[in-house]
Amino acid sequence: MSVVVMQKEQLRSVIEAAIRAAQRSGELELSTVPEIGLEAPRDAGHGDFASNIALVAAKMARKPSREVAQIIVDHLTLGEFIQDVEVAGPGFINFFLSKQWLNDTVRIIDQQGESYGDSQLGSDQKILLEFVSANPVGPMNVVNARAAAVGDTLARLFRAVGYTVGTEFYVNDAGNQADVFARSLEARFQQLSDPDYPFPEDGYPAAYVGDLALRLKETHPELAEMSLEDRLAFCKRWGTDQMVEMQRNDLRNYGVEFDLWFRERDLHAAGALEKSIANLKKRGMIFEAEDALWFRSTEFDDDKDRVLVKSDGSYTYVTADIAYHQDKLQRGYTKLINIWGPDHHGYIGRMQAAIQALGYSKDTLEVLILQYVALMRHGQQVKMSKRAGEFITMQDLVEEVGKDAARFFFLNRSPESHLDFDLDLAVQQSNENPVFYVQYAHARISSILRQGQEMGVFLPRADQVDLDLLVHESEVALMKQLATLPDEIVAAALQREPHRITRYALDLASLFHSFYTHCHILGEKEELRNARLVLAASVRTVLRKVLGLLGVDAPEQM
RNA sequence: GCGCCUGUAGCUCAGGGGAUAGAGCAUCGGACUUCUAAUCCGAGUGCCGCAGGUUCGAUUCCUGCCAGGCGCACCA
Repeated sequence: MSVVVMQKEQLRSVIEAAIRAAQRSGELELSTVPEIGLEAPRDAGHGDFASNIALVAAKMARKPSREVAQIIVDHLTLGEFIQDVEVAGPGFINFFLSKQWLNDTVRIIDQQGESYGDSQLGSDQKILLEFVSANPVGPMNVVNARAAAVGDTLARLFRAVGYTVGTEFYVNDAGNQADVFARSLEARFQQLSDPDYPFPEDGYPAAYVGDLALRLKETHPELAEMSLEDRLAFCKRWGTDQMVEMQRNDLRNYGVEFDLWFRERDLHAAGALEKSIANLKKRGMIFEAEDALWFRSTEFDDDKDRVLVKSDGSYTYVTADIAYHQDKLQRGYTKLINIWGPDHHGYIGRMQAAIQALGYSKDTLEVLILQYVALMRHGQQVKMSKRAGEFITMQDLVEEVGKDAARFFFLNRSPESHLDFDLDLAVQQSNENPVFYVQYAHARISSILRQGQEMGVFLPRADQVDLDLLVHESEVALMKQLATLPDEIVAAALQREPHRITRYALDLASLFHSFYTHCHILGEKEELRNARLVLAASVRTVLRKVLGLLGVDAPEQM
């Protein structure tokens, strides 16, 4: 349990005791004791924690809220940990605590290191997080990059709160687009020996297909002798494999590695689609109409029923997806989370219908929809056109601004917000660039510790220093921020809001920079110096922790 | 027409049933003989899109409307 939660629990029991005492004395008439709300006020002048209990209880008590607050305060038994209490505003009760809990926080960080903030809340869940899943027919785009950052950090957050997590990239290597891609590659291959060989009308004109054809010619010249059918099949398999490798490599450079790259073609080969259909049929969810086989998804609130087998006998995309999700569940996952782009939101209904049709509850599948990314350069939106080949890929972006800036910028916005990505800002090495701001705080602390060592001053353990010496406003604010990390991690994980962590990192860095300006460390007398060294070190530990969650490097110097 | 997301300071965005609505940037003014000035300190800025409703209290929740972005295939 986090120190913050412990403080709240303690305060809650103190408040509850006061209410009961007031009830016994007849000053407060309440049929039940309402939920006692406690929060850390934004304004430090409002204490460490504030309760709105008097405002909530005022109506039931038939007394003005300020009066209720005063009655509760009069019956409070102040232990050692509460230094002061006040009634404020419309009836808030503000608690000012002794800073023991903040000292405890620093000691805990020293003990736990970068596992500080981890918990075991989610130990009973086994989550499968699927994200990116870009088609293996070309380079990834910037929404894929956003999805990769969000998905990867969510996975790290889930692990931090104790979930068992598997991350997967679903490779759609058996569908229509893979066929179009195979035909494009085959045509480019043939054109190397016969320039007049026709290129498919709907083919991919981009240059990378031609490059790929060149490599194909070098490594597999025997292809020229095969039948068209065999050649296409080879192009499909070999070509998508090449694309997968490229994507895997791009993602690795971006700090994202998946536990599993799941191939759609494996589902087909294993007969999984037929099995899923049979399963649905058994449950009475299938009907035939217009020469096609349909899934009665309207049974589960979908807008319309969906075709699984087209009139030409081929499968639709949903069919493979149903089989894939069934496979996930059969592997023992209790919660499936997919991160999709905004163009797929209309797809949620049919997949949740499928999950229910297979006998699972609707919320077994949770879909997070990301919104679009607009790249901004010189204050103007960068226009992209696939057709004209003007297209900034994920790799282009990472090469231009670096992994750290790209990830941080994507994670610095709530996932459902439309994102303006300022390319000029992302490459700036200045205070305007938030990722540098945070990294600089880490480098500064590292530098202090380094210089300390050079002059023979070593970092003491937290329990060897007098943390009560840390009383400066900026020190106390810093310690409070450190104390909130465990709760922030839990909130970010449970609410799927990784941007809470970038925010936290920025706030922590800001508080550190302020502390740094106001409080010197190495030049101070030994006792104070040591206490501040421990504080600075704990800030560094926490910065490492949060940057690690974000997948951003924590440089020792800049 | 139906659905999803968004609408908060000049700009980019947080926040969220409660106490004077926040941050960064931009603007203006300060701070380096001292551990990295890639920093800090200070100043101004708001019909929280509009209109109703619920509530002791709404910028936050609900409904309707307006505006912007994006979807609505026997494509993926």
